[in-house]
Amino acid sequence: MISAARLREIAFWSADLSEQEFEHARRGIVEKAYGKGAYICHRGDRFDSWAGVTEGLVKLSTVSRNGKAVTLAGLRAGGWFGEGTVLKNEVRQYDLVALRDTRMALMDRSTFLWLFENSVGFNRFLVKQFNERLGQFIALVEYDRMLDAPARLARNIASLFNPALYPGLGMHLQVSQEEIGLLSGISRQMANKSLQILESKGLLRVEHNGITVLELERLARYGG
DNA sequence: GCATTAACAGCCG
DNA sequence: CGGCTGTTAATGC
Repeated sequence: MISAARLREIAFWSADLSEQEFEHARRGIVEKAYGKGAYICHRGDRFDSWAGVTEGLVKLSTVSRNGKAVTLAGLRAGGWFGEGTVLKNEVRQYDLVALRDTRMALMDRSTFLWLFENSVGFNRFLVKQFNERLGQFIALVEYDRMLDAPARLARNIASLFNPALYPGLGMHLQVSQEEIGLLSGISRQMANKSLQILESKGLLRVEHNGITVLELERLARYGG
């Protein structure tokens, strides 16, 4: 169980809960730390929690039939995921990797289901979340073949700044070029070049161990 | 050829 | 000093 203040801090959706719902959520959540490079879960594992990243950076990836690693999504602090798997009571369809030292908030399945059954606010949040993710995965379809490295990088970064998934977090993100490369499925060197290209177009600003997005809309559409 | 890995100097915190 | 960045050279598909 975590404190009320902590829940407010790590879960933007908690603002939409009633007092009773909030209390229920609080009692069903624990926080856990993962070291850099650690697997939070493997594909095929049972991982019966709905999860939020409270600190760090997480990669959701899987391996295609021909053995190629594919990143499905990157998640930064503030992001929540796994609602589909928990609702369906399935094993995970992908690997979860901590790209740096990371902390996760884990909500147990029964608490999640209780909120799903009882909270209108929580369901509004879930629908919005499903909607945004659907958009992300539709973009993934064209992503693989049709886009070059800078465009893939641009879309990956844009998804980390999705205002529905990460409300109120601002336009700056502390992230290394290597981490962005890992999320985008390209090398650090390519990430470096791609970032410079995007910066030259005025879409973002490259900083030491970080980026600031200047034109989110254009970034999300870059190359498409 | 193009992207990836390797290697390294310079810079930043 | 340790980690990140920007570049070049070698290597691989």
